[in-house]
Amino acid sequence: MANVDVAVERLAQDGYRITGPRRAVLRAIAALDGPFTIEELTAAAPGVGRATVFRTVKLLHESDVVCRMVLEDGSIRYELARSGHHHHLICSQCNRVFEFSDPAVDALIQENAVSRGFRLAGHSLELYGTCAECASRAG
Amino acid sequence: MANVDVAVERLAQDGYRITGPRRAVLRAIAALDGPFTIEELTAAAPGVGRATVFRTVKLLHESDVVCRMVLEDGSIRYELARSGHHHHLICSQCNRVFEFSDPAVDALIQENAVSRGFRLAGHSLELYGTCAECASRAG
DNA sequence: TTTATTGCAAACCTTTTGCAAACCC
DNA sequence: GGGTTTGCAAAAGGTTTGCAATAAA
Repeated sequence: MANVDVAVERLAQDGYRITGPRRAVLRAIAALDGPFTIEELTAAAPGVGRATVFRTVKLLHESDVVCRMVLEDGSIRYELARSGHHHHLICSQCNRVFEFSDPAVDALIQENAVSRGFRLAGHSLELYGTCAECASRAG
Repeated sequence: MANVDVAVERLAQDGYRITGPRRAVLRAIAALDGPFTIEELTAAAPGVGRATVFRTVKLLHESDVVCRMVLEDGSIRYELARSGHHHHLICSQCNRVFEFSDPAVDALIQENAVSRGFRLAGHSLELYGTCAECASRAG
């Protein structure tokens, strides 16, 4: 998986060692192919200790290899940050997460921050609702 | 505090009983006058058991009396939902939270959802950065 | 070789739950 | 009076940490 290689390279550049467990976690993330919990990731990376999964995900998050999202119920999920900055559409029915990005939204956000003298470092935007598929199925 | 009365009324309308501990929690929230953690709220409502504070805040959240926000480090804070729907500017330096609302942002968000066949139920937008005061002080 | 990393288990912290007593309506 | 709510203490999650052994550079 190209994603894995890119991530490995980024870690190496940040001065981290490329270890077996870290490779395994990255491969598991790529294989999961979507948002995951630590729980799921641990299950998908057999042989890697739970603590190491936590440590690796924290490290990947700090290196911007994965991003974190908060679901409506407050639970945390992570996801491979494949497409740079983006936002999430989270379906409350099927729990799938769709990404989107919109420069116009980002610009407006920036504008709001600046007009209040706020120096913006980042932002998170999560939309909750029902995806097209679930909406058509459930009414 | 008028806010307390409004909240009491909302709870009563939802069929909940207005008890001493619930009043005490609401008074504490009003007194804190800003975002708070469960920890802080428990300290501000002496005599009320921790479990009751948790239960009351959950209930207030479901009744839209308080709203929840997630800080950049993943920690949770609550806040009296005084001004209807709004977003947050969270200062990473002093941890203060500023509210703002912008119909243009909301409209764009709605548009993004609709154009993807998504039925929007809600959204959360948090901006992280440095507030004007901290920026001028720290450079 | 040297230092970072791992795994395990224990510690931690936050939140939830069971249940008898207390309380509101 | 009768169903809710409370407080306590215990349990349950989820995450972090100490440390000796291991592996990367």
